[in-house]
Order: sequence, then C-alpha cells, then structure tokens
Amino acid sequence: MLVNNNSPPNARASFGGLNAVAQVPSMEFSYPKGTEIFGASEPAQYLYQVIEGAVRSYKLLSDGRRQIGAFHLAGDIFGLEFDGFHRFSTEAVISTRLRMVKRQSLEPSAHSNVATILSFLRMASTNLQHAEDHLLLLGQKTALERVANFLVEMEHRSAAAGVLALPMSRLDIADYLGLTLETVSRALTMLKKRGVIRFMGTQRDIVLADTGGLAKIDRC
Amino acid sequence: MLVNNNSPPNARASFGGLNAVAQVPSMEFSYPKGTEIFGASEPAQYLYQVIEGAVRSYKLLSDGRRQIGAFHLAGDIFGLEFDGFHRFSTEAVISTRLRMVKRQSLEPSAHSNVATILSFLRMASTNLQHAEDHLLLLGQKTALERVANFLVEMEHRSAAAGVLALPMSRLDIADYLGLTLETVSRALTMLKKRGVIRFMGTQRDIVLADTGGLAKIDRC
DNA sequence: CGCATAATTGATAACTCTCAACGGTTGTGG
DNA sequence: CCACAACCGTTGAGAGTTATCAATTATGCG
Repeated sequence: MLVNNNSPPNARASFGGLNAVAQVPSMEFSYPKGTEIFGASEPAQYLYQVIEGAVRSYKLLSDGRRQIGAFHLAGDIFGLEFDGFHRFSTEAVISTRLRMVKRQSLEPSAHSNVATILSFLRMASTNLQHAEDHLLLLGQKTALERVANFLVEMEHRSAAAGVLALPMSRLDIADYLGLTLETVSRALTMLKKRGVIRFMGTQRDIVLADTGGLAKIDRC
Repeated sequence: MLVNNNSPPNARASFGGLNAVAQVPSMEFSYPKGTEIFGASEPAQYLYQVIEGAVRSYKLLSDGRRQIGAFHLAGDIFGLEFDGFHRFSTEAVISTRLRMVKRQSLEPSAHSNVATILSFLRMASTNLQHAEDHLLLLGQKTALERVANFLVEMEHRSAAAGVLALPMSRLDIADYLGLTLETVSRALTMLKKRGVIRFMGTQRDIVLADTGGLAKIDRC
C-alpha cells in the first residue's frame, strides 16, 4: 500500500536491471524510513527497483515473530510475483527511492516476448538460489557463522570493498538471521575481539579487517 | 550422477506435470533406496519427475551438516536449473522410479515456445514459494511448531487424508526441519500425548487424529 | 530368527533467548 | 547551544529450548 503521496514524475525511462524489457513507463517514488511499500497478499501491481536506500521484505507469524527474507539494496529489483499477489510485506529500512513499473505494462509483451519471460525466469532463479542458501544458514549454522555469513554477503553486494555501511538495525539483522538482536550484537563483539572486524565511528560502519578469517568462520 | 544401469525404456510419453511441454522423449529409471540421483554443482542434464517413491534434495556444509531443502513425492518435478548446474544433491529416500527428460529436448522449444518457459517460470515460482515459507519455519518456529507443520504439509501432499505413510527417517525429517532426530522424536511423542496424532503399526505410519489441533500448533 | 538399522527415552550440556540495566548517538525544542 | 527524550546497541545474569551423549526398545531385512 502506498503511504506516500509525492506527485510521481512520469518520465519514460528504461528499467535498469531488466535489460530485456523494452522502454516502458516508469516512475520514481520516495519512502521515508520505516514506511510500508506493499503488504503481503496484496495484488502485485508494480515491479520495483531500488534507486537509493534499502528495503526489507518479511513474513510475520500471528504472534508477531518476523522473518526477513531479503534486503534489497541499490539496483535490486523486487516485487515480481508469478501469481499476481505479494508473498512478503516490504518496508523501507531507511529513506529510500524506488523506480516503479506497472505490471500491466510488462504483461502484454510478456505473452509475446520470450526474452522478457526469460528475464523473469532469471530473476526467480536468482531469488530461489538466495532462498536456498539461506535455508542452509537458518537450518544448520551457528550464530557466529550466520553473522559472519551476513557480513560476507553484505560486502559482496556493497560497492566499497572491505567497508560496510549497514543501513539496517541489529533487530533487522537478527530477524534476517533467525536470531535475537542481543545474539547478533554478541557475535559482532566476538568478531571484533577476534580482530576480523572493526567498528568505525557509528556501530553500523564496519571494517572487514580479515575477510579470509570471516570466510573461514562462515563454514561452507 | 547415475549410479544405476537399468536399460532405460525409450518410450515417447508426455511429461506429466509439464503440461505445456509437447511430447518429448522420456525414459524411466529406478533408484534403490539411498542412491544418489545427481550431485550439487553437476551439470543439469535432465528434468526429473517422481513416478513412485520419494527423493530428498539437500546441501551440505564442509563438516557434514546437512540441510534438506525439499522432499519430492510422486508426481513432483525436480532438477530444473536456470543456469544449467544443480544446486542441490539428490538421493532416493526409498526405492524410487523416475521419469527423465533430456534438458536438450526442451531447450530448443524453450526459445520459441512461450508456454514452455511460462511453465518453467511457474515451477520456479512454486519452488520459491516453498522455500520462502520454509525460511519462516527455520528462522522463527519452535521444534513443536516445525514438526506439526511438517505433518500438515505431508498430509496436504498425500493422497489419503488423515493418514501418513512417511517414506523418510527421523533423521531426514530433522535435517529438513533444522532439528536433531531426537528432538523430532520428542516432538512426535508430545503430539501423541496430546492426542493430535497416533502411530499405526510402524512408527512411520501416522494418523492425524486432530488436524485442527495440528494446524493450531503450527502457528501461522 | 538374528543382526543391523531405526526410533524412543533419559540425563546432561550448550547455545541462544529473555529480561534487565547501562551507555551512546541522534534529533528536537527550549 | 544545550538539555532532554527516544532510539539503538552493548553487556550481564539467568532461564529455557534444543543438542549431545548414552542406553534401551522397536523394526526390518537377510
């Protein structure tokens, strides 16, 4: 659900990551920190790409337990659903700008354009691969391994090598890793004591002092 | 990797679940209990459908910890990979017959036949949905909730309502649910004591005496 | 029928969670 | 500009769920 009502610029622009898609109408939208982008089980009307900021997608149990399935960072595309309904809720982790494409503007071509469907298939496959790796993490890894894996994953996705500027809180990390925020904090402290990471300024800026050591902790 | 060398009948038959796929050459193959069907990171040469039996697909950590991502039962299709390499290893849980279709026999049409790619997309989407639900289970649910969920899931996929004939061991269930086999056993005992399930004959035949109660334990 | 495998049950340990207190940062308003 | 409030993160103590180790009981296969 759209909680924001900036007047969206209606420029025609290509939809970056979806290189197979021809020029389609897209618009930009800004979401303040913490606001909902869409809710689970809502009809999937748009495809989203993060221009700037970060998004969390998550599921809730009836008693409020939350599992974050993924973080979407600059460049990432999310919100594509095969059956037309979202299976996750999504929120802006920090102030975030999104590019949006109406699903309908892709659909017509989707039935004729093989390249477009193939790019959907590629996206689904990428998401599937991430989910499968995360199953292994959640089902088998220790707290320290999970946190180490998280840092490695975030570095992999960050522009700058060796330095992380995490947009999300310890609670977000915890709900992503199936831990509590205290356990995440203790794991980070442990990694700091072992000398594989260092904090810079704020506690969300992390220097990966020993990526080899990190990778070794994150058993594969 | 094919560890079996029955001479495969080379009948032309439609590939059941893939209804959009035209008649393609398929063959049947039998795998004794415990044998490998394919290994992770091998090239994906075939698409598989379970005719009879059960298959587990899993990932391993270097120290042997195993996470089972899915069980494939009669009718299920597995082994489809977008990038051509398997991401899971698979084994026959019990003696299993599979129908196999060469990837190459689908590929040519895949580039021209929209319906075929759409059915691939549908399969990927189904797998993704299952994985996403499993993330929530592994990340947030208690042992009792996981086991209850497992029973509900298995009943949903079984022909007979209310009675389960589980093909897999407690260890398999444990590695699917991110638990130990002892914890699975204790959870089942607990469910039995609460009267929501009963054992019949062997300990793998389970009567769901109170599916409503089960669903209530498996918090959503 | 007997042995190997599978499942249950018990006792104890360990890891992670919960509850709580404290310190630090940020943003806001006087 | 400072003071305060709200939020975030860390740390500690203790509890709890699940894992580990071990023994016993079932089950199934040769």
